[in-house]
Amino acid sequence: MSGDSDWAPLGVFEEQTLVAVLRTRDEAYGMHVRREIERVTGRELAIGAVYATLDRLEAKGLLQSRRVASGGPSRRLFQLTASGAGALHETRAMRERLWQGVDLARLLTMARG
Amino acid sequence: MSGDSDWAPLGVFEEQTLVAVLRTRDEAYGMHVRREIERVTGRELAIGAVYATLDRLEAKGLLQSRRVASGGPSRRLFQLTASGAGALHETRAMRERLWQGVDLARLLTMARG
DNA sequence: CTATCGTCCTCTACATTGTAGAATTCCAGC
DNA sequence: GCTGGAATTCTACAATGTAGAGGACGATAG
Repeated sequence: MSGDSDWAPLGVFEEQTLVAVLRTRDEAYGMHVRREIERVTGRELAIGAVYATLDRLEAKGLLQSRRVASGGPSRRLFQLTASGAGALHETRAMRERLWQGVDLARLLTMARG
Repeated sequence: MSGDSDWAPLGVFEEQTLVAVLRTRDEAYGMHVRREIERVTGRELAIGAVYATLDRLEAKGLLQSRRVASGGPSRRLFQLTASGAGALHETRAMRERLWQGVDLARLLTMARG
């Protein structure tokens, strides 16, 4: 069965969170990740939602965190692990298969009723 | 805030289901939708999972169903509503924003550890 | 030195989605 | 009328999504 690992597919919010971490790089701590997700999705977000997800992702080994001081309460900086990057990549690949061959123009037309 | 509607984002499985319906068109009844999702995602799927989702999507008005006979128990054929097509389209648009500017080559590199 | 302010994180609780599988209904043909 | 395959319905539970109150930390004004 080749390199076919047994993914639990990432949830939508998990994917958004992982990408936000990837994007913000050295600034990937809770509050900042939240702002980034809000920016991209255009909707407000409770801070608890972000940390809950960040924690779950870390528990699964897709993220890793360390504490750094910064004049104020210490920040918890996150970064992707190799597994995290792999999961993101797989998620993209699967979605590409999902949409392959779908007629987007038709979709648009249908959306107009 | 322009035409910014307040739709709840589609879940991963909801999206897969909607696309499977879109794809299978006139053959979009439960068992067949299931096969289509299995084909695309490469993993097996309990039939109950499919119907539960199909029902929820119909309840939200993203799908619509009608019964048709077919030599055996009648089939429940699904099709996208305009809202359903719109939700799919929005989902794609948001994901595009999400990933815009992300360096995929770097992601791949990270995935290799 | 202590009150208070802004920043950031922790915790708890609950709603929505995701997932499974047993039970049931329906025709067809024997 | 029984049996078998195809299809759906029902019930239950796990995982993810979401919210917000509360607590810890350091800076600094008084």
